[in-house]
Amino acid sequence: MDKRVDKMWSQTKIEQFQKALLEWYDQEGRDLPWRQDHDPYHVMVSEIMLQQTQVQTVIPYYHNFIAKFPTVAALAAAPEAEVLKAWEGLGYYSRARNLQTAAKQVVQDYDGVWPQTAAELQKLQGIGPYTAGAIASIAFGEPVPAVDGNAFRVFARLFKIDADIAQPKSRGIFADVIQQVMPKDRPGDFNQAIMDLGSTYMRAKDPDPAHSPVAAFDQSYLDDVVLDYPVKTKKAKPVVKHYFALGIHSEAGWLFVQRPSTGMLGDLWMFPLINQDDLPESALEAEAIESASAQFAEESGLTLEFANAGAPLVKHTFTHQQWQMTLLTAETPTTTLKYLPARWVPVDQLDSLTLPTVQKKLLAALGLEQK
DNA sequence: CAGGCGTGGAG
DNA sequence: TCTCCAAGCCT
Repeated sequence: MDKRVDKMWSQTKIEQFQKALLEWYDQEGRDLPWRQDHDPYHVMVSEIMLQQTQVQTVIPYYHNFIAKFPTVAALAAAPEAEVLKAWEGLGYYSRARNLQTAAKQVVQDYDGVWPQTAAELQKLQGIGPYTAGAIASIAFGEPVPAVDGNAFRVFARLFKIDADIAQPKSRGIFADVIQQVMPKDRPGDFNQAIMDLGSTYMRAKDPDPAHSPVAAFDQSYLDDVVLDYPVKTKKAKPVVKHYFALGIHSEAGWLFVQRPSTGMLGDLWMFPLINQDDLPESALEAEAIESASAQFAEESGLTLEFANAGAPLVKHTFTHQQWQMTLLTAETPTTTLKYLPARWVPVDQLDSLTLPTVQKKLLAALGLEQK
């Protein structure tokens, strides 16, 4: 029985809440790079970067990205490889490709004139209900909620809403409440104030509700049950996968292959990987690996060795998977590429490719980290 | 709808 | 070392 909110505030209380929140925001709101103006392009880039990513991580990426792609037209016209390079290390790489697709949509489908409502903005690739609400309210003043993790947490506590925020159907409950309490004349500031509140006094860990500017409106605080909210079911643990990672070297450099556009680390470059869990039980020795590696270079018969005279296990944990990789190396006399997309890359040009963090760990295990 | 999709920081 | 994240979206 996920009940709706049983005690909505009076109009008077709503106005008092708005006043307390916005006066605090005007005084104490964070001065962030993307708050210099309300340019929809700036708002879009920052909001996409901020998805599942902390503010302090985003700031340097944002500066670099805007410097490199100053306008929506510049982003639309850029080579995809440059966009991915600007995203390197930020994670969730489909965001970068979707962001460029959205830029192309604005330029081509809308002739460079931004759609100005959340409903229209949500048609852009990579822009869902939250981001559409954020852009529409901040850049265009549309009175629509922007329901992100902060808004879920803040309003779950304010109203003691016990709907599970991990379930998509809960979004509407929160959106309805927010719609009722947001001021129609400052929707963008209101949504941003909620985010600031959710990252300070009403943060997930170690909150300080007593000193919140809206403490008097916080029912979870008044009832001393703050940490019971929001209600959120837990995610599954990462599945462990075992790989052989092949460091194949020639006079032309190291062999890299580009990952498929769909799925994990799409379009990024890595050493060839062989899924150890797929190999027959009897084939865990170098012979099996060698035969599998032949698909990546013209010449088979490579002699693979455990890197660094051992069996280094490189570990990397993603949201849903943990990779445990045994790093093997081989020297080959040929520089022919049998299957594309693949490239030989000299050590001094490693930074010309977009490499995921897991690949950087493999390079580090070979003593080849850059910078 | 449930599951896939990265990373670095904090406790 | 381990857990849980932090301004979600796509299929």
